[in-house]
Amino acid sequence: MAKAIPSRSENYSEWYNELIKKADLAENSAVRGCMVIKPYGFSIWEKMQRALDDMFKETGHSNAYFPLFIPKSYLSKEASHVEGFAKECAVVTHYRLKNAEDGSGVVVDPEARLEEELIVRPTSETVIWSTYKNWIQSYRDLPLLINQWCNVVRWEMRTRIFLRTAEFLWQEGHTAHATAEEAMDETKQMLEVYARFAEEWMAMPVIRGAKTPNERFAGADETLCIEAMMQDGKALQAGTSHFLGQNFAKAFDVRFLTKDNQLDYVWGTSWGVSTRLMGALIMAHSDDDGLVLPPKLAPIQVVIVPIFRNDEQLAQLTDKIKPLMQDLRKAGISVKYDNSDANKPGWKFAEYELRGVPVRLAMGLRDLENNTVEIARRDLKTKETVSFDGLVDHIKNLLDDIQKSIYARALEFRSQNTFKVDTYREFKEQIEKGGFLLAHWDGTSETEEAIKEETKATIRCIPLQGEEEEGTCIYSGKPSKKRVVFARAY
RNA sequence: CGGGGUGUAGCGCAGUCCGGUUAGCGUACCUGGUUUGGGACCAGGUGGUCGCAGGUUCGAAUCCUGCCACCCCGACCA
Repeated sequence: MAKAIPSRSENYSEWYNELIKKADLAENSAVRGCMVIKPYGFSIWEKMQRALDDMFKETGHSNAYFPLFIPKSYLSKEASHVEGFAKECAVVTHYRLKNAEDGSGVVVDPEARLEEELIVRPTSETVIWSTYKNWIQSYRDLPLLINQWCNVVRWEMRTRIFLRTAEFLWQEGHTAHATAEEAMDETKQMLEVYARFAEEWMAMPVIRGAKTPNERFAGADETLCIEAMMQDGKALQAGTSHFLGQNFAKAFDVRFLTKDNQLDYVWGTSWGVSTRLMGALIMAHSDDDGLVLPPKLAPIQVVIVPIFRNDEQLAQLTDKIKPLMQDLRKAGISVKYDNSDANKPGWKFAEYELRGVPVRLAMGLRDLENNTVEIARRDLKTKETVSFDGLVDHIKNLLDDIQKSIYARALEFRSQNTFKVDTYREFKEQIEKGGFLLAHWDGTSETEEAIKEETKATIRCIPLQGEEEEGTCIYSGKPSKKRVVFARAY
């Protein structure tokens, strides 16, 4: 069999890039750092959107839309926020083109300079809070629970398709609350939504944690995150939820009257996940034969490949398969029947494996005689011949099993690659091999920076569920009460 | 933004050092036939501004200059 993509062990990043191309997920565009998401890739993103959006609605949020352009002056209102984003903002300076005098094409019309330059949103806190100022007067207007699905632009130096692109798609939730406690509860609640989505839909185990001040979102008092481990042992931040305190309320003067008629600033949160999740999904499960998708997010859950010699045989098979397809669809299973004669069965098998279709049925005349079908699962690459009767239930169970099984496999991989280390020497040795290192840290930025400088590992998070444990910092020897998660990260 | 590499048909590549007929191979695609339970075979055919823009030359994929894109490694970041 011809090898479609490089293996993970040969060259992990090339494997990742080739997989994305060959599985028809996305491609690079004419603009540096921007990607074209192809129909197959986009339909996975749509499934993610649907699941997340339902969860946002269940927790009381509504969708809205805020503009792409932000007046430059807005960005300078919250000091640490500007500092965090200033270096990666795209700026609109003109609003008109004209034909070049020498006929060489169009040029920017120098006459058409904008009074105030516009920033292409890197995130929408500033426009949204300037709007919330008008929406919020009293405690009766709170909580305000809004989400938007949109694109944002961050002018990154070095891009990688899905993981870090100059333009990406995401959702950003922005909420306002009467009390700090309520805002903090919201921050935690949305982190839990993300964690549940990652585990139940993406079949990707995550660590829930808090960021250190160094790694925190610019403008937040606290950033919570979910961190996942990729198959090369590197960490990937898959979602963040921020407690904004009153920072943006103060910057944009968003105040409300309390029940006892006092004027107070509101408390804010923001939270987001992006098309980066596509990268996470790919790197969490896929193998050297291509994509491996969890059934819950697979655009096609079952593909049926007929094996035939002529039109008459195909017609016979189709007669048998059509009712099966109807039954599968009735059971809520998405199914594709590939009856084209452009390619041989073997070609189709390889192609659907590349695209990560969880279950494949193959059916030929032999099966027709025996009332059987060959059923293959993508994750384990095993196949068996089963009876045609009761097939829908069998497939239903199989899909559930695949969903659970790839989660279990990812969890197993993570525990195999998570290590408690107690000395800096051990730390430096282990970090070269990848994985998560659980180590004591003295809580200072200096230590964090020094370790990053020397080992390229960062503190991914301070785990929320981690148990208290007396120890000493691996770097400074100072006392510590809890282990934190170190790793090299995407 | 620094260091290295690559850009030639949809995809993967040879040719570039040392300039010279009509730019080649594999694959994909089209037509016909034989095939079809793990990426089929035979025959014929379509498809190229050789990344872009200048320059040198009788002549440029090949030499020179500038630019662009992508990949790998750094700095920065989700």
